[in-house]
Amino acid sequence: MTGAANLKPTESELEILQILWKKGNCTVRDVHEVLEKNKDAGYTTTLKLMQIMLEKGLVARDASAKTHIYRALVNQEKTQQHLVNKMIDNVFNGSAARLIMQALGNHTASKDEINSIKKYLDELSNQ
Amino acid sequence: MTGAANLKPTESELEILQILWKKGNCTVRDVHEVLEKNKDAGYTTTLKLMQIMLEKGLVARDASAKTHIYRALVNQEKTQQHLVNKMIDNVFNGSAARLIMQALGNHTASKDEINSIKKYLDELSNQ
DNA sequence: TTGCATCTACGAATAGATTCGTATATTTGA
DNA sequence: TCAAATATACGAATCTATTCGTAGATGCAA
Repeated sequence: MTGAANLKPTESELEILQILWKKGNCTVRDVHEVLEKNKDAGYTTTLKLMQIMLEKGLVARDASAKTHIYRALVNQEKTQQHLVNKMIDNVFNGSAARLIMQALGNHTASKDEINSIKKYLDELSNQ
Repeated sequence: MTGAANLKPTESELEILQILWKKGNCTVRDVHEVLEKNKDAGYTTTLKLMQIMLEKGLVARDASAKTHIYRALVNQEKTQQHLVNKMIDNVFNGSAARLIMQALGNHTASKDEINSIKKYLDELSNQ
């Protein structure tokens, strides 16, 4: 039971996980200051969210000092993996190829990006 | 206001849209029978969901007969586009390439799929 | 025609996510 | 030392999604 559920964070939780994945250890205030740039919510909202994430096992914290230090407990790539899979099934009827086309058509990829994807495809073909 | 919101259906709504996109015009029962295969919910649950989707403008219906006929109002590709974009931003920090790698690494793509993706990439490169 | 099957409408319960106010504790600087 | 700033804890309001029960209308078959 401790696993599958943790890979399906809510949107708000994902925003917080992004920050923790990127910056590593953070206080609530650290996280809140980043969030504030894009949305406006109160400090206690961020705090509450992170407390809930603690209960769910999405994060851990060091509570030895007054100001607690949080870190992500769930793996970034596994979480991404899980979410992409879900999207392929729910949105693209199981076709990874169709998802990829959409992703490419939309987010105009740079030549470097395209080349690195090609390289990756070649590796897949040669296996 | 009539647009962006409609591209962000909930999970249940997406399941129903998938069916409507695939089959075209459907009664509630048509949709319900497909849904029943994978989940178990009552008929009136499906009905209610589709009524809500009507209010939101996700679907339209012909109510001239006793049994109403529904069809999708939102465009499949635009919806997919929107959801992929959101995932690239929220989950992959804006990198389409990283999403694609995950999609490929995971859902073992067939050789045909890989080839069609390569072809697509070549077309992108030559523009 | 009459009763059964099927349909829609709609209110309401439930569950989860999100938000915030308030109480309380701790630190720190004047 | 003491007041202001800053933290956490926690209950509760709100909002949205999902589910279902029940009532009432309609069509159809015997």
